[in-house]
Amino acid sequence: MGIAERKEREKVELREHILQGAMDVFTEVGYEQATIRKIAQRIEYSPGTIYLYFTDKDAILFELHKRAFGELEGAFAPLLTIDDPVERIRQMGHTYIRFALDKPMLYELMFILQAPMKAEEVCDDWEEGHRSFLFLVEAVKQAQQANRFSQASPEVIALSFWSSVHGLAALYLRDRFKMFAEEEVPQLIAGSIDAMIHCFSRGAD
Amino acid sequence: MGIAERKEREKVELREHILQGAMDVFTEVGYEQATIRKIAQRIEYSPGTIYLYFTDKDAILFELHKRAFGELEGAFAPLLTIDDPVERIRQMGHTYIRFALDKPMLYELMFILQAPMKAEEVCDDWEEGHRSFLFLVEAVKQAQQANRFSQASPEVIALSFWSSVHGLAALYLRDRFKMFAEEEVPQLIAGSIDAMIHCFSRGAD
Amino acid sequence: MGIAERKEREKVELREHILQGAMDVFTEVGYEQATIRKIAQRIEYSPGTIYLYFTDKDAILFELHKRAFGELEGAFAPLLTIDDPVERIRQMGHTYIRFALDKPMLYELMFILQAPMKAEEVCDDWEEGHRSFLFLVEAVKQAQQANRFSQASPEVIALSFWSSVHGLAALYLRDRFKMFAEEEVPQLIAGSIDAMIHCFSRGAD
Amino acid sequence: MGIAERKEREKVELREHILQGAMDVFTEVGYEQATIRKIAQRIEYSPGTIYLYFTDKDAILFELHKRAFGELEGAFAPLLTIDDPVERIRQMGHTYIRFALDKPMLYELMFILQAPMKAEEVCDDWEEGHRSFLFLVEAVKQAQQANRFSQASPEVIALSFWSSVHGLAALYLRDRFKMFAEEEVPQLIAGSIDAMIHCFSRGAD
DNA sequence: CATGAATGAGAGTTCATTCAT
DNA sequence: GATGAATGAACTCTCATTCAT
Repeated sequence: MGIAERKEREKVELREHILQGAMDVFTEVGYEQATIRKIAQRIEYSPGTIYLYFTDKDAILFELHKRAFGELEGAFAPLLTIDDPVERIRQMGHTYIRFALDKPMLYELMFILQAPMKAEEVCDDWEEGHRSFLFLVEAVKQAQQANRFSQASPEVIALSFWSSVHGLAALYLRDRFKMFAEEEVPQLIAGSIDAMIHCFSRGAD
Repeated sequence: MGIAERKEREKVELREHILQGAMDVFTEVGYEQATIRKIAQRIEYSPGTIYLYFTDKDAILFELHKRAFGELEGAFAPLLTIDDPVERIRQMGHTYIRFALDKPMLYELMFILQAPMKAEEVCDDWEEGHRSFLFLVEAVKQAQQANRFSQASPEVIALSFWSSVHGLAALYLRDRFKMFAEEEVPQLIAGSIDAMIHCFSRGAD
Repeated sequence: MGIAERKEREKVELREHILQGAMDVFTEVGYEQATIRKIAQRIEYSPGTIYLYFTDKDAILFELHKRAFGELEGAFAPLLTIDDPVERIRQMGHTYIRFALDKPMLYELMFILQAPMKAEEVCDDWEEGHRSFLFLVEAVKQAQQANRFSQASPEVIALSFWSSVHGLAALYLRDRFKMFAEEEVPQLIAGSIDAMIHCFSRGAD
Repeated sequence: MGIAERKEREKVELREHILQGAMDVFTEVGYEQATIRKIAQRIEYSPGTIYLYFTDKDAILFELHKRAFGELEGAFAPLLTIDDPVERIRQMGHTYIRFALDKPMLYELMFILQAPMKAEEVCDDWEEGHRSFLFLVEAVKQAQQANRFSQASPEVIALSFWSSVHGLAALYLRDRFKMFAEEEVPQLIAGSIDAMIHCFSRGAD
């Protein structure tokens, strides 16, 4: 059934196209100002068409949110080859920040915006977030086992580290770094991550 | 000029009244649902009147944002009596988080929402934020002088600490702590702050 | 306060204007097809303006529904001067039908459409309808007291009479009299009402 | 031509299938909410297919309307065995009402909704309605011949009776019996029908 | 100074219908 | 014959903002 296959493919492609368009619009005008109509206009389809692929605006949002985690995980994958567990965590921090700054709208969707957390799929358990967090906890445990890291609760350490890098990203994305010269910011952020690692990695306690 | 003075005073008072009403509405229904009309209704003036005192909705937002810093500074004031500089920083962290959780709307205005940062007054320099940050830097320097704290750049340490507590607050306020049991969250947050302090305060390096 | 009075008057007038426009649109395109936009267009105001005077579409509907009863009661008023109670009931029937045929949209609003019965004011008690019904019951009782009418339950008789004239009106308005030649219909309707009266008025039983 | 026959048969069957689905949807969600898509979904065909069998939504409506008369006539059939012509008419009234209350959607289609009367087939002559009416007229004539009924024009008597029972059904279905306690309504309706019969059947005049 | 009626633009969403395949 | 993706027009309703008074 060549025809059926092609149709199926086209359907998938249009879905992708919509998501891409939505992402573009989100990026350009922000979530608040992103409307179904703007998305439709951008991909040159009618607003109604979008509703053939997504039940509502939030469904698009949630799909993008889910994919964003895929991308982040993809960015984390190469770090698994780093042997030194402390260095691995350090690189996770830098990778995380780079992701946030390179793909700000994705990052907003994942960790800042309220809307995606209202999706039903996420109401009880936020699978994507949970998975990412456990990934970090695991890395911390390994560093602890290697006796290279603070022996405090690995969850607390992971939370400290995550909240710290998220804080850097969130403050930056929401324009709260005006007290720094713009050119210094990247170094300050990087320095801050390294300071954190340094802090947690000083021998056993 | 008694009359002119009285008029001036009345003008200031109405301005205050609008801000108070806006804050109330804002707190009750959240930023998305806060409309000029609701604010006007609450203070029993017409929508048009509000535009005599503020150029637009964002101007109100910005003003509230500024006030919010006053409140936070007020909450910080008692901490000045704490002699131990490390303990002082630790208490700053806890006070900051408590403020964020007790007055989430104010906190959003100060550190999360985009809108207030679009005000002209803030474009080049974000005075309020800067002042608060310097306050933290100062505390760090004192801890360093007392040889109780990491000797890394005080700006970097302050940034690490701030981003960390902001990260905790922001993740919590935007519902990203679904991976934790709700009753554990406060302890986790507190634990995370203390871990951070512990991390930076361990002797010279 | 001449100005305030004029403004008040203008407000009332626009409200009336909207209701008139709504009635026109209802009459022309029927309730289903009557939209806020069409009403707004007809009176040359913006759709939003209508919402300053009515909370929603149903509120307009309900207001018209209420007024329609006022009109019907006005049409009934002169009948009070008829001494003969049976003749009075007969005239009520004819007046009722005439009202239905002369002002079909009002009649639809009062007795056929579903929407107006969803208004909160009407959910428990449908005051207008109840009042009209009691008016008829009263007339029946007088005819019975004069020993001119069937001695069955006055409520049942009133219901029979009302349902009968409503049936005539409703079948006609919804185009169910195609089995009759159009020119005969008025006579048939009138004949039917008179037959009903004749039927109930034949002495005691 | 076995093939042609089979195709013809299949065509008829699908048509039936659509009508059945439409009736189901119609009954479940009501006229307002019944959409072509819902009908298509229910029978697991595409919306486009429906347009191969019916020119538009109203055509489906009209067809169902026609079928509904078949059902009503089926309900009337057993009454033919009743010998007493007056009792027969009385039972027709009760059967009619029962039909209206048991199958409100069918009843709406037959006697209340505007849409089905717009079909071309019905523009000049409404065959189904006409037939039913004549059936009633015939019954009246028999009652008159037996000297058991008012000798007024049988058409007028039939119209009175029909309009009366329709009025009861229509007022009830459109929620206009709020002035009665809900539990009394069935008795009131039944009483009203009997009163009507009583009224017309009292000897010659 | 203050009003508040009015607007225009736009929001998300739905639907009967069409038409290339 | 059947599909079903796509459309275009429409829906109700909301809001920040303006401006004649």
